Amino acid sequence: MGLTKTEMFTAEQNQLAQLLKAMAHPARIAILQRILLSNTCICGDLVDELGLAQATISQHLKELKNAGIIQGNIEGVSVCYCINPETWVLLEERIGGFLGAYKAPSSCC
Amino acid sequence: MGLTKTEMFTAEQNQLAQLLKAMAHPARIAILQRILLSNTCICGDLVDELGLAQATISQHLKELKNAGIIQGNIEGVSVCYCINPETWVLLEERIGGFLGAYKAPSSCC
DNA sequence: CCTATACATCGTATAATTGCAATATAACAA
DNA sequence: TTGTTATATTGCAATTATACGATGTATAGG
Repeated sequence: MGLTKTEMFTAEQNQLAQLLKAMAHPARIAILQRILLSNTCICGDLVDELGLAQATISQHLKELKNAGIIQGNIEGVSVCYCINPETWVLLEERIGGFLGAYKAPSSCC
Repeated sequence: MGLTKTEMFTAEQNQLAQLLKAMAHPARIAILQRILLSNTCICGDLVDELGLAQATISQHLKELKNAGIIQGNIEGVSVCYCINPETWVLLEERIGGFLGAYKAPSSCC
């Protein structure tokens, strides 16, 4: 139905899925990498650097904002975006805990 | 259009996005956690443990398989699934490199 | 006030995702 | 062969995602 049954899963599972989904798009990864690269806020240049329409970029930025991964500050005419430190740390913890749970098994099928 | 313009991004960005998307669903996170928990292959029990229909579980398993995150081995009547070690390591490297690129800025907007 | 710039939002077309019932398949048992 | 068990696949309906043109909004400069 295109409708995820979130009520069957734990809050942690849903939250991790939501964070992963917010990043699970090459454009949004590119946006985040661009923000990470400048290590500070980045204003508007994104539209010029990625090959997508302005409306599309704005939409991706909105999704990253909704997920809490980035935050935007109005800077005169333009808007500056930067990483939300709290969410980023949470993300590292959750993903680290998830991926780190894997121990190479001694024997498997 | 519901069609991602993959040609505008690097192979790494597309690959990371694809891996993240494969995990970006609470049911698939639950499946992976269940596999990680037993630290070995897990046969069929998933349908009983998650509250989703058999067809739905099978579909999620297929997506995880397509992404290369898990692999399935036929074990008589049933099928055993386990983590694909190579992909898991790749995943840790890619996500680690991505998340680790963040340095808390001294000053931001 | 008028214009330009920088984004955001709306509307729309298209495509992908989610979930399940029904059905198919494959292996084993009797 | 017939039936049972365990998965996979198919087909469908509902929902969400992607992308963009068009339009709205807000700030700054004249």
